[in-house]
Amino acid sequence: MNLADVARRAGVSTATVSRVMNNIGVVREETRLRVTRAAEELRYYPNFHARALAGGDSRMIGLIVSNLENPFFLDIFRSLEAAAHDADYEVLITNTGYRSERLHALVRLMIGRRLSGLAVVVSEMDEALLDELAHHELPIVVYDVGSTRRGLVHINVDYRAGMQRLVSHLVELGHRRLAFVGHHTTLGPLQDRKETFLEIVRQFSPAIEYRTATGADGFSGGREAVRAIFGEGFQPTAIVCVNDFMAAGAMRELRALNLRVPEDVSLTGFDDIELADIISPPLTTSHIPRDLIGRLIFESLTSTPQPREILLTPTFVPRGSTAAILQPSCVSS
Amino acid sequence: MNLADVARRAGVSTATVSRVMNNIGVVREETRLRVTRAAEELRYYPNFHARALAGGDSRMIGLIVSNLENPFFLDIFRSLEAAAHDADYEVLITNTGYRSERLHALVRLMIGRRLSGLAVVVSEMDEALLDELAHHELPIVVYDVGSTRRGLVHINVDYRAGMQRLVSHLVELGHRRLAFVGHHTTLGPLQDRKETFLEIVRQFSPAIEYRTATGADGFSGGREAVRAIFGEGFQPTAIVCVNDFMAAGAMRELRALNLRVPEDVSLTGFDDIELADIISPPLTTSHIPRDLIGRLIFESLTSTPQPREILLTPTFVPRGSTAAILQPSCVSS
DNA sequence: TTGAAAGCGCTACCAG
DNA sequence: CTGGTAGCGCTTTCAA
Repeated sequence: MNLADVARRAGVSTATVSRVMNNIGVVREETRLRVTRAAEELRYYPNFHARALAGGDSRMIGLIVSNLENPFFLDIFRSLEAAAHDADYEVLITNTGYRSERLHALVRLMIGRRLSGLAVVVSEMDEALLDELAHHELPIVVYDVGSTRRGLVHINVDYRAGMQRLVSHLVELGHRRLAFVGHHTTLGPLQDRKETFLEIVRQFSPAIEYRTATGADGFSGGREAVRAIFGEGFQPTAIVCVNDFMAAGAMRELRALNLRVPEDVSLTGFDDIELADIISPPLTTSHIPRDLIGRLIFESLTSTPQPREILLTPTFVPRGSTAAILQPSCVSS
Repeated sequence: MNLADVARRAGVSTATVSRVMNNIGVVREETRLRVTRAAEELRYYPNFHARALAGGDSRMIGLIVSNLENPFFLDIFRSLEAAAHDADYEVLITNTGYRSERLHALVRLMIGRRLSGLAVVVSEMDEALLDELAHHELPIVVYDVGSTRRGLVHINVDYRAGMQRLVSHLVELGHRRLAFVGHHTTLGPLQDRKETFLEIVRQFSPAIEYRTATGADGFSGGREAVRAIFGEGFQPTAIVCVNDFMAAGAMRELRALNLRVPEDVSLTGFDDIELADIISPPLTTSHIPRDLIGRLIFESLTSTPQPREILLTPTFVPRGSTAAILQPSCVSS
């Protein structure tokens, strides 16, 4: 069931069928009708591979993310997809699960597909792969990746600023025993959040005590990290989480430990995903503009020339999960 | 940068390069080495489209879902992907957003890709499309779709049973004023949940009062539906939600209305997504085995012959969001 | 063990 | 306005 079959049935050439199928060039109305009818009768579906092979442009944009379950990535996908559809592109989304070998395989697969553009929004990028990407003619944009490369568009977020705001918020509320809940992933700018936390907190040392713990990106990772912190006897009055997704798990575990948020422990996240405002209490966090990111990705991929590097600033979003520390004097009195 | 380039550089024919790239046939070790080296030096990436065109099988499975944001669908994807990867398949996931025209476009796109199999896990399927799907040689499995078709594998869940369990649970707890929060989507078996709710509740009529409301699948849809119910002056003591995702939003709105769960209002969901046990209080729900579904999809798509229709039964999962009704006498005394 | 060449289904260009 | 046809890059016989 191919172009030739349709052509034969309609009594025209394959060239004409191609014109009709693509709404390209001029075709007499009657001929067009005959062709469309033949195509329908034969239940003809154009072969995408042949089309891409012959034509060149696949009008597809690839998106590689670390963790589809984390709504943060999904939000970027949605925004990118919306922009893409408006311009008659499709977007192909894939997921590495933070596994480096998957990332390599997916990059290979994506490039093999001859896409119109590729967006890599992952935390596990390594320098070698970055070099390799930079060597391609295919337009590529990377999010949240350390060192810049010519030929690549970089979109980054100023995590330091966001983190700083969050931690000073807690310090101002009187918190002196803090904990940080991070990713297992130790690569790339995700570490920025942790390192910024450590930097600030150490400035106040030894007035401020702190601990860190890690878990997989997800609810259960957040829970485990919190369990680890309290399991070792440390009793923070505030916990800073690397993102909202893990913070939701952390909050759940605090409840399991019979600790109230924010009365006993304050909690912060990062990203400002929709869930942050659904859980109870709603999460104090730092907003990253995913909508904007998705749109910027699309623009960078399709229009040229583009800026080499884009830096976005997160916004502080105070909600109910943080509160001033209850002075021991108040409690014991 | 293609096969011919590599062949030239390695001083062999394209046929040999092809053999090396696919680990197929016999090639002298020395030749193989020369070819792989040439491919690396040239940063050669095989063109997927050409390969699919020439070879036939793309070793790709397509998955079309209604709403990627709903973790229910994502869980199926993960499970399907795991099974697929084990057998060296990739899975292509796409999202309709409950829009029927997107579904049609995506089916077209998927079939045009000459996939090895297609899974359609949507609620907005219509009979015409179902007929069309049934006419393809491509293996297809559909989830949660009403009338069966020969040539298609159907995977269904006994929603009636799940719903019945949930509602009788509430009735046994003494609830007599119930509300149902459903989808905008009125198509297909999602209605099963609502209709089953209505059936049961009407059996008790007029002892039991009820109302229904709808919203989009998501947190905000759940919130709006709850707002609508109370906005009209109806004061249910229990709310049954079509799924957990919306139930999480519903719970959030109840809190905004200063109603406690479960003390003032009991709440149930459906699906048993991970989030159901993260929100506070954790959600009483009905478990649908997504892991099993993903695996069944893969098996149905790749092995043959398969059963025509598979029916799964959900499991009742009682948690903290439901409780016995507080008798007015108790409250006022 | 390797090479030559015939497609796979479609687009795009050049004629008519 | 329509047809003929040369590729696109790869796999796969069939010979050598």
